[in-house]
Amino acid sequence: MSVTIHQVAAEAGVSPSTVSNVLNGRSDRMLPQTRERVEEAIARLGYRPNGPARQLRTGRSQVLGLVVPSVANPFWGTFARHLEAAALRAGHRVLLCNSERDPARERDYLEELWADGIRGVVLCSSLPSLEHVLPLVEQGLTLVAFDRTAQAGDPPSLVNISVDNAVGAELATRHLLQLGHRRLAFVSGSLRSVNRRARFRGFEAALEGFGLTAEDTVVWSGAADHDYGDLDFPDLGRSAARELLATGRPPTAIVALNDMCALGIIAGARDAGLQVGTDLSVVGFDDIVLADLASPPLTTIRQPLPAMADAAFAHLHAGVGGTSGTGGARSGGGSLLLRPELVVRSSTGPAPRA
Amino acid sequence: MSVTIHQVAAEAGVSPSTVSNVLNGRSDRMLPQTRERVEEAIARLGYRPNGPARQLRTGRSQVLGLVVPSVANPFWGTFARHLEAAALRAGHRVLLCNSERDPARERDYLEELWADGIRGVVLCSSLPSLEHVLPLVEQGLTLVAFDRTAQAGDPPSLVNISVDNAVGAELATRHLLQLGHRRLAFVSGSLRSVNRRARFRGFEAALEGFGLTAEDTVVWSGAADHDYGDLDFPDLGRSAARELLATGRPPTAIVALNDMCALGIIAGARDAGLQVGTDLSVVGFDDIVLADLASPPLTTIRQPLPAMADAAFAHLHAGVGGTSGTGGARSGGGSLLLRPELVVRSSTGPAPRA
DNA sequence: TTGCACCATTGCAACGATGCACCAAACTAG
DNA sequence: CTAGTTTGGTGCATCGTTGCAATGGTGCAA
Repeated sequence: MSVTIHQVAAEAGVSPSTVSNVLNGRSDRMLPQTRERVEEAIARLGYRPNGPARQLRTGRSQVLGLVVPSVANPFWGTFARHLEAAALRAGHRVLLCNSERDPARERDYLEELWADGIRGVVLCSSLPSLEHVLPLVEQGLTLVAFDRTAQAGDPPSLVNISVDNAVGAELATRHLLQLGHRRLAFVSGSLRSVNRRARFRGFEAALEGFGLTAEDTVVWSGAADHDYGDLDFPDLGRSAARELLATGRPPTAIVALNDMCALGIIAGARDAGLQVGTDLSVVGFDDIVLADLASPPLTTIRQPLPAMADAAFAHLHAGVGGTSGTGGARSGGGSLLLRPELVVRSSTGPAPRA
Repeated sequence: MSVTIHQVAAEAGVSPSTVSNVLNGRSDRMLPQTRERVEEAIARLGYRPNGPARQLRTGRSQVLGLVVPSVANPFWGTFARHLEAAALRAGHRVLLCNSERDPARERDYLEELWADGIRGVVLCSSLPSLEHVLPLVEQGLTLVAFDRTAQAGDPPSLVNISVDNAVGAELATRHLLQLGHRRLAFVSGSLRSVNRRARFRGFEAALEGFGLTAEDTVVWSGAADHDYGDLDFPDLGRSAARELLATGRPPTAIVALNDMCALGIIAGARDAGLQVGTDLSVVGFDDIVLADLASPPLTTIRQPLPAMADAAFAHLHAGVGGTSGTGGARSGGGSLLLRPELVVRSSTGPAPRA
């Protein structure tokens, strides 16, 4: 159906081997004119080497995997685009997988990717344990965990890339404290994931710095068992706002798990007739595209996504290119923790006088 | 490195052919006990067939391509997730490509996908002409164009899937007219893409139905030459709002190209001190996740994305499975136009009395 | 003149799975 | 009892590319 290397060889009057040599940059081993003839033939026939055949032979793949909770969440969509851009610069493509935060789907996807010859995957999972994908890493899969920090049980070769969640949450919380707020709430879904826990620690650290105790704060983490999916963050925020604002002693400021959740909180506050930015302050996390389009524009913690995507790709590239021993004992395991940045907009303001 | 079919065969005491037969559902050609032995061996060794080898031999691929302008736009992210879900149900995966609305990138990506053995692609491009990808379609690529309607020069096998943009825009506009608005604006970037044009026609049709002329309307389509990318829609809306509201006779209602643009308009109106929903009405298009989180929640036209994604996958599946003649003369070319739906929220209200 | 090194180029055996054509054994019919 | 058929399973060429080992031709030193 398509043009093969044999047809190119015939057209150029050389052997397939020579064409292969041209294709793989071994053109110093032949006469310049030969190389030219081959290149002309390639152009004339519009030949492109067959990917699967190449991959079968070499074991290398130009495709890398990306497993995210859900691209419908703009945060992950944006990350996906940055990662794709980094991959494209090196001539790679990205295979997209939505895990819906389900460990079984994460594992299934990684296994399929492995069987498809994909040797490098960015896994966006904030689960504390990665044991469900360990067998593949041991077989030689290069794995970069995104939005997650290193844990004791991690395989030695694992690279973690994340923003410093504790620092981010601390920045957010201190911003509120400096504005005079003394009754704060932290809104999150369940605290199972490592980065939610880290953000909570940052929240607590900031409070301690101001001499506040648990008495002055309230933590809202949703219905105990119900687990919120990635598209339910806004609902979560809305419910949280409804419940928190109906209590006898409502908080004057809220630190939200992320921007989607913060937008939900703003909507919930609006439902309750409160003016966000004056009656109630809200800080988000991520700085998604829509954060500064919200009403009021959202004060939030920015994740340096382009730099994070570049780093993720670079590690993948290095890992896949490196020695691929059966033990997966490549060097370079560890964590890369980037510094987040506070972006002040209008959803936060001085604490109202009681 | 990985387990091969030969090892499974050895483990089960049969030939590779028999294992292949089991793998491909030809198990009626063997004793039940043989089949059982093979399946046990597969499970014991954790064998998964090598994708590239399989694909090289059969020409079939389990991967399909998706080319979108940018997954950072939540509309495309959501569509990507729905398409992936449909593909997953049939055991397929999705390779993601961001074209940034650049025809050259569209073509390059399609060529790479084709070389990778991918025979079915959903192309989300609203360019009037698809000539830059025609050669591949002629070679046998099954192409589904999304968010675009049929054009005269289209290849016969091309399937177009889109919402009825004209009807959608007409619904939006009539909603405003029925609320008493008589001075309307249509905000779009350049009108090059077919669906923007269709939306504009729907806008005009509704106006005519109410006996209004071009005198009463104003069209804003950005700086003539500057072309806005997918992430610039909010900026576009904001600029439009700023300019439109500063004129001597500002519109009381605006039909926006899409939700991202509408959110920008809302932000722009807020900058100008206007209350959206009372002073100014705004209608969006798409119904992205964040539409009902906006302040005020956005009245918009909903695209039935899950149904559209299912249809896109179904056509791809049928096309790739069908006869793959060199002429690309498969049956089933044409358009599928789904009906959009008006979702009324709070960004629209009765026209203010002048 | 022979031997050797060097050069551009080519032959060939893989990579792992597939599926057609074939085969041996067991059964059936006449 | 033999010819024909069915059953259960295998051998082998093949998909397109790669890269090592091998080819034969040329130039140079001995």
